[in-house]
Amino acid sequence: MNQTTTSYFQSLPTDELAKDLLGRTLTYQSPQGLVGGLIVETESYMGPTDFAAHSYNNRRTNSNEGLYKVGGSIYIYAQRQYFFFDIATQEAGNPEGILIRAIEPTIGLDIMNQNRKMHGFELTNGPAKMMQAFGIKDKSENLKHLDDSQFKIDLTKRKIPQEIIATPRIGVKQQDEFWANAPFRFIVDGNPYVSRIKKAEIDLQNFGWN
DNA sequence: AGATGGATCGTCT
DNA sequence: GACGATCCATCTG
Repeated sequence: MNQTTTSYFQSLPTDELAKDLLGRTLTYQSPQGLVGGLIVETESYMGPTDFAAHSYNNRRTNSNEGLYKVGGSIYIYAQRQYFFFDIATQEAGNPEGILIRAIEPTIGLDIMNQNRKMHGFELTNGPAKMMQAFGIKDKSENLKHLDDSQFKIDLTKRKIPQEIIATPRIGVKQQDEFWANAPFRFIVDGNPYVSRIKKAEIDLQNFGWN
């Protein structure tokens, strides 16, 4: 494993990392070919104190083991018939992580369109939609480190968002006042691939980039 | 454009 | 046996 990836995913608080990932390129080397795009939406999950986190209260099971691994490790989980892609952050044993919720597709569009029923801005504008587009049908990449995986994030370059907006996370139970409303979802403002974005808020000129 | 409900299955109680 | 860090078709306005 490559130390630079690991140290990057420990170099900042997890919410700061979630912001820093916006504009970076995520790729997946699928059997069908290379697919990927620019990260436009992330959510940070802040560990044992975070009511919304799978690792809340240090909950640890076979399925969420990925969160406990060193920063840069992959945590894939299944919910309903769908798969979700997380990256563990911080040191091993500290179960914080980032959910990648949406990308602006830039690589392997034809492959992703084959894998998805919906097209256009619906191609990758949600966490499970992205995984469908990638053609993920199992958890074989779960628990791997990014550097030893078919998934990669290019940390050498970044497209700079015009503006990053922080909002409450999507789909978390309104159990705890603070954690349910804490602004730990980060989006590239105006990008059409952001999930649940209103049509009127889309920036068709620049897609929210500088 | 926004709200509602069914689908569907791995995972935990 | 019940529940989601969801998706999508199908309403309504």
